[in-house]
Amino acid sequence: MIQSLRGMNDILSDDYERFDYFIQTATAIAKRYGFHYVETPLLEETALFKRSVGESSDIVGKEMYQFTDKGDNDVCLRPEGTAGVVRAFIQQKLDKKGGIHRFYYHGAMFRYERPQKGRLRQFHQFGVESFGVDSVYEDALMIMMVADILKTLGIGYRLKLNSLGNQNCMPDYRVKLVSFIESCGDAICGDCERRKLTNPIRVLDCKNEACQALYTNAPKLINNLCSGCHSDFEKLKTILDQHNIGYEIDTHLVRGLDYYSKTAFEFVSDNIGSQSAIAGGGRYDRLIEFLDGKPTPAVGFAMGIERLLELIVMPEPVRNGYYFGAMENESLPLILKCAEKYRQTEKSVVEYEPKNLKNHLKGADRINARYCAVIGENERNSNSIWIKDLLEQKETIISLDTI
RNA sequence: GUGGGAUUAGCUCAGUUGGUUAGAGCACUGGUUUGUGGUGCCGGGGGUCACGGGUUCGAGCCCCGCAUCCCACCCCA
Repeated sequence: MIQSLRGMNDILSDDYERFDYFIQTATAIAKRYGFHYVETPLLEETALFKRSVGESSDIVGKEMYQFTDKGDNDVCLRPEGTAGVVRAFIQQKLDKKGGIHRFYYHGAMFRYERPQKGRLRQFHQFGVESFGVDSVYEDALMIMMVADILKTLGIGYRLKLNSLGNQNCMPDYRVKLVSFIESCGDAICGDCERRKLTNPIRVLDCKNEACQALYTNAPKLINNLCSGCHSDFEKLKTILDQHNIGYEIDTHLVRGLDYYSKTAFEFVSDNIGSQSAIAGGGRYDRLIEFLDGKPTPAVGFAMGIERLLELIVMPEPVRNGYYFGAMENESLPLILKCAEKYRQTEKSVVEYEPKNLKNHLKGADRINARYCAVIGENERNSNSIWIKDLLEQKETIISLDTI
């Protein structure tokens, strides 16, 4: 038997019901917030991700599906959505056009990782990107939109918030932090040695107890923000307070992608195991110029759909549509004619095997049909069809001439 | 990429120190003698015990390999 590749799943039946319900819900909300759909290719030039996500990240360093195509191009299956949307934004010259551009998207992403619950090699994200808005109100809008989607789906969460600073304060802090780490000498673990070079802020999050003891007095980025970053962060907290959105400040929160600055946030669930981040995002004001566009402020987020699926509280299923059945072979042509007519406006399913009434009712019930329509000998003789409303438990017999 | 656990019917799981034709519940399917479901009763189909080797008179059970899932690490949505 040929099976799907490791970490790549089929989505069908109940899972697809949930998947589709999520997309419909999130799409409706994104539209209400004034966002427009954008579809970008699954395959992009490798350089796009190296320059946006960043070579120091694990995503680019070891998790990309990278290969050379038949035209000798170095290409990658997209590991995340933002880079492609930004490329499209620049390629369509929207950066030069100016103004505000708000997009949402959803689709498959690919990362070559060791799979576990909530972590797949092909997974799906729903995300939004906003271009051209410098105001921290837009950062708040992103967070409110995620909260809105999660609330609508009945999903509980905790919101973690941090500020990563910008080019004015981050580099200074980084120097400060690295010199602090160096002051710890050889006492730090091997992972931290590596992090010191690639992403120093991550050392603060080390699971090693000995490291944690050393870092209690480490400088915190949140205390080293420049005045602009500081006041924006304070303003963001005030806006969230005013809208009754709870949050916790997590000074260790770092986004895994290099392009983020200032606002960083992550929504986590405590009910789905260790892969607990269900949505993450933040501001990335420098990314457009990194990709040769005209400098444009931007902010966005992405949600991991598979991680949300089991948390979604689905609405009660409602009976709908018609089930058609014949009680003997002679009635089958009549039932097929009826179904053809009803199908123009109603969901209609036909059972081809003649059965007694009891089994047809069972069949209609099983597919959750609202109406069970049957033709037997009696109906055939009187040119009519028997229809039972399975919800109201009312029966009617109507003439075939009237349908 | 590193370490650990699991894998028996469509699903959730039993299966004794290695011993005849591998079981249950749910699901599916049929019947229930005059045409009424979701909730009665009776029956039926369905398993290369993940896969490949090995040990043994004999393997679902022991050993090795491999695949997938799960857990921790790394990292992330």
